[in-house]
Amino acid sequence: MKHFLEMSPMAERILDAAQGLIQQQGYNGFSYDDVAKLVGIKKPSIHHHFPKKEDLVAVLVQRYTHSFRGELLNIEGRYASPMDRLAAYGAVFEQTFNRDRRLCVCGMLGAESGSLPDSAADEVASFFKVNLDWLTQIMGDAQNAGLIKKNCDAESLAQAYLSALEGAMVLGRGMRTVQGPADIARTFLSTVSA
Amino acid sequence: MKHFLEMSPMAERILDAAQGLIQQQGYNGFSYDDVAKLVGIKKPSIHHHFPKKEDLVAVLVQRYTHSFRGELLNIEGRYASPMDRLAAYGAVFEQTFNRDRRLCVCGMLGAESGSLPDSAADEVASFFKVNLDWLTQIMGDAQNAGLIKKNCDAESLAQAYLSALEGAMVLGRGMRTVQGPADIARTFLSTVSA
DNA sequence: GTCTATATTGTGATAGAC
DNA sequence: GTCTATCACAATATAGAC
Repeated sequence: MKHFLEMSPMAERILDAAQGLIQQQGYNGFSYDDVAKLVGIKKPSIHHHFPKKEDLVAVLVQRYTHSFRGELLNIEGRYASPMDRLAAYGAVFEQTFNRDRRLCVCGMLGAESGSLPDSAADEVASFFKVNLDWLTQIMGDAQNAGLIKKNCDAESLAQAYLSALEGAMVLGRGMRTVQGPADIARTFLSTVSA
Repeated sequence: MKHFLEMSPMAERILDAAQGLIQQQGYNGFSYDDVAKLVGIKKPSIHHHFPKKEDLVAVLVQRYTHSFRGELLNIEGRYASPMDRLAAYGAVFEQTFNRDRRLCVCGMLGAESGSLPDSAADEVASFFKVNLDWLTQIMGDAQNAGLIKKNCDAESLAQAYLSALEGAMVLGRGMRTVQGPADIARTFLSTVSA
């Protein structure tokens, strides 16, 4: 299977379209024909770039995780304080949600995990691990700096924060309100603050 | 459309089967044939009880919300302390998740909201409202009793808690770990405690 | 790389016999 | 209430021409 770093412009456009569809409808809720219509080519042309739907989604999640890693680096470069970093992390989710109330790709696919090809499910698991590792690190930094209470370990706080952000998007969609992850991030961070 | 309180035993069995499928695969991930195989009758017989998939899901979510209301009453009857009630609420999610790592019906359908018939989406929104109203009430009680910090309003805390629980199930499925909402509930409640 | 055409299977849904 | 038979359509996927 091709790597997402050596991909043609058309393959990129296909992934862009498919990603939007997954964020709105889920893995079982979009078809190759939907993608084809969005990018303006015919269905079999999609198969030329990604022979099977399984391939498409696996690469898509790889790319998504990679771009998230970029965001994490970005946050580290822009903010020094652990609390600012945690707030900026929540803002990434808010930004995604504000774009037509899109879900996190892996929030959607994680929920659908039971009807996902293994290759895709593996990539989703990897996404969560990357994010939890990073959050655990920052939560630990915040605790060592005396910014966050120490009555819970950093790993538990990381899981609770990520869970709250993913869940906030689900609630926001399910209730059809404009409210998104930003408020939940604020609430969470203010409750854990020392 | 029929009400879920006046339903035949077979209709109940169909809903039971469909609910399990939704919790594992989502709305777009199960078919009338899947349900038929589970309950041991043929596909058209399902249509006899629920003419359209839209009907089935709307009734299913109504029944789910109703049963959740029962749980809330149960918790109120069993526990007097707001903190105990909040912990018991988290335990309901843990119980669901421990059964084959099933998702909350409305967590799954909320995520899939974009490809849901209106009738179903309305019921999902109603589920979240019922739960948030109740949680807001209990959070307020806890604050008034001095058990929870007052630096966030009760409504925000309710949203954060429910988001964290729904998200915990998504993470648990996506990462293929046994870990579920119980730990997240514990972490959350200990961070908001006064 | 893209297309037309097609194979194959699955899906929601209906008609009508028992 | 349940069944067989069937419809119309959509899905993933492939073959082969241009």
